[in-house]
Amino acid sequence: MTRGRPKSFDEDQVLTRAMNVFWRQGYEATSLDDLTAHMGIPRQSVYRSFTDKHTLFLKALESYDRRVIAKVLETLSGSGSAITKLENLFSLWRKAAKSPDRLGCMMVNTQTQFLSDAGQVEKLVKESHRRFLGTLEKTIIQAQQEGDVSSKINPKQSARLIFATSNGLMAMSRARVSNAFLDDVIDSLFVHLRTQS
Amino acid sequence: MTRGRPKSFDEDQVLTRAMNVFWRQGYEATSLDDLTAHMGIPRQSVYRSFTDKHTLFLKALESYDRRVIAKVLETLSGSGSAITKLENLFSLWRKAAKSPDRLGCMMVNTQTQFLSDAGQVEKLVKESHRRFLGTLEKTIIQAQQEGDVSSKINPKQSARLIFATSNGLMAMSRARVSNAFLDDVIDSLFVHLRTQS
DNA sequence: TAGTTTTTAGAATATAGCTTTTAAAATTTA
DNA sequence: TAAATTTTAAAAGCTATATTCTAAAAACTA
Repeated sequence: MTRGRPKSFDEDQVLTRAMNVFWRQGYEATSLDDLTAHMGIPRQSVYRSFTDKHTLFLKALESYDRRVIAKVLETLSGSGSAITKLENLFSLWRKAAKSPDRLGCMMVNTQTQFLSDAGQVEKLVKESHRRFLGTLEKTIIQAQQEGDVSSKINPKQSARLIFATSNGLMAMSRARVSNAFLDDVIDSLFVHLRTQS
Repeated sequence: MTRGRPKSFDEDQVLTRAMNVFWRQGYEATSLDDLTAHMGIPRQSVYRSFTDKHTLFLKALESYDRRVIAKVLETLSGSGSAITKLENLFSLWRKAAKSPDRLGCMMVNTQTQFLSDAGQVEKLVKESHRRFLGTLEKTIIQAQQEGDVSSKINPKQSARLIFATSNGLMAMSRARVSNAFLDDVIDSLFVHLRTQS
């Protein structure tokens, strides 16, 4: 069976580039010219590989979940004390929020954007929430078992607070508030976990 | 001096309507047809009264700050104990987040949107932050003086945590998470203020 | 090398969007 | 009523955008 000329680009690599443009500008504000320019491939290749703009966005968001968020969640996996892993997660958020680009979080940005066909996007967002909250809750329970977090804390509720606050942190980062602000918020999350309620 | 035909609509009223469309859909996803339809005035009147789409958005955001956010901040003014006023604020956030529309907060939505000419918008957003955080901090200090909040809490830091978390709450509301989730987050803010750290 | 398939490049299409123009209608003041 | 001015309504202009088409170039398999 003949195969013909192979494509000259790595599909995952150009998808990552598309992800970065959408992350920065959002869906509507990103044109196909923006995309082809940053992806470095001809217009026709975009359509052949990713069907259309909407599908490309969906795949880019998937890629964000699979790459960026998964990497964040890795801080909570593996061995080590749970409280240390949580502190690593907070440090990572701190660094991300204070990075010069101030892109925030693509998932948070997407949540606050209007998408006329929101069905698949909403499903993906909720799935990402579910995974993050579940992992967070499990780690808090582990930290309680290890005696580093008060057993009086409700793990699910605490996970929800921490997650919602991280969402706000990313929204504030995008608004280019001071680093001191972002530090204070993260510091408060540390205190929350360390405090007996 | 002759005056000519007067305009047949109330400028503040149609601006409020424009605000609601932008609030729901964001800047880019809102067309001038959307705007004229919801404002109920002809296209030409939009341009005569509000210059262009970008200026209209800016005035709509101003209107949001002046009407919606100011109303929220009113809960922290007037007489009454500070802790009660804070609880009223939280209740208001709880209700807003759980309202069926799930519009979130227009200011938060705007923060996470890309606006090529972001200068004036960013200025307005930051001014709104400044006012909210200042009021929040003053109220926390008052609550400390009244013995309802531990003096060990840093008022500025606490205001920042509460504000960032409310931003996250609105982002999550927009993502249509469960009411239980939103309740848990607000409950945690109550606990935060009531807890000795 | 020949044949085949795919990629590429650029033009073409069609639509949607923001803004401006034009002329008629409305309503004020004198 | 007459003059002046503003509003309205519809059309036109122009740009930007998403998508498709066409033909040539590239690179694979046999």
